Amino acid sequence: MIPLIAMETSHHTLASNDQQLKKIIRQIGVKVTDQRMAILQEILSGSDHVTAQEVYENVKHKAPDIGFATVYRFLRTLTDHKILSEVRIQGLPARYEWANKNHHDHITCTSCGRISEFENEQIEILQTEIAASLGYQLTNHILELYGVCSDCQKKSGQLPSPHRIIS
Amino acid sequence: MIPLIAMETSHHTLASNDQQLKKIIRQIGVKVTDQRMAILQEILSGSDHVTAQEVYENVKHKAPDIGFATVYRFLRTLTDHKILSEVRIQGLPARYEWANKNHHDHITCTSCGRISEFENEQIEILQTEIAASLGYQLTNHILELYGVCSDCQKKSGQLPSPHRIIS
DNA sequence: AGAAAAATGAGAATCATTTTCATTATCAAC
DNA sequence: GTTGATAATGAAAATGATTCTCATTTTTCT
Repeated sequence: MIPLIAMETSHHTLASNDQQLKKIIRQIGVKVTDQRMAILQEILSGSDHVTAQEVYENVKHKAPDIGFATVYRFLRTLTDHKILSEVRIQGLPARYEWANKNHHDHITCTSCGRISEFENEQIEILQTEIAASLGYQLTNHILELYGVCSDCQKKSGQLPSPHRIIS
Repeated sequence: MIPLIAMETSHHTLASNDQQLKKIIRQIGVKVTDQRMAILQEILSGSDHVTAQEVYENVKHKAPDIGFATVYRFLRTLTDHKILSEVRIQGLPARYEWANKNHHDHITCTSCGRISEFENEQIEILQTEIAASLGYQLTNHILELYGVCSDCQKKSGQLPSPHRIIS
């Protein structure tokens, strides 16, 4: 579980957790609905780097009547308000993660699809310098590395990769 | 015009240019067709970083009967054979460029859409080191910077941006 | 020229995402 | 607590990029 914003009480009951989520929703100036609560709850407790479809399917277990339009809509709202950030890898569906983590980038295993995160200040500095040298004021960047993770390196020579990132 | 592969003759006539293109097509083991010639010609002489739609529209002027399936198909074939490489920026349509250029990355102006290229060996080295430290063997990467170009910085304070990269 | 194999184009299919719009839920004011 | 203006929802249609299907046409080899 990812600490979303600093907890106000030292004991996190389910109720206080709900209050947290409501606070986020109100913060962005929209109404609190069961669907929005469910979506936030899912992203909070589920795994990181989920797609809209994954959120939709997971939430549907708890609230079968939710529509995917609602999920897409709210994920968009959350990214617009910097609560979440979108990670777009190649032409694949967008994945979402909490935006209030430290800045970091991703490395994806081209064999098993596993995603690891890393931070590197040196690279950040270089990027700003490069942008400046071309006359640009840097506002954002995407750095996605692709490689073969240690597990898959060991497995190499066995069956062909089950997943291909780049079709 | 981008030098595609080293010219064999010192004077590039239209005919020898055609021969060049044919050679590329045959190299990848497919038949030479008017459509494929037109597509290659267009990419060779047109601007860099084109989308499949742009290639399709431009080629259609010369060869009105071409279908977009053919364009997409051949662009895919060319990227599969490393003649072209695909640049995917956010969720936008893929753009294509010659793969035999030196490796480089892109910086996109979020205001006017202008794309500049750069190379930085330091960043390449850091990427490999980071990947290794996480147990990955690096095979590929995407580095896309976003910022405001010098022209648009000057223009700031005027009209709102005509283009938005991220809708 | 003739035949086998590959390539084409039109349109349908797909996939992720967004929009539309009629119905339903929320919340601030009574 | 009821009410009502307003926003949110879900179903389905729309969109945009890309891929696939398949009947017809080209290419290339002989």
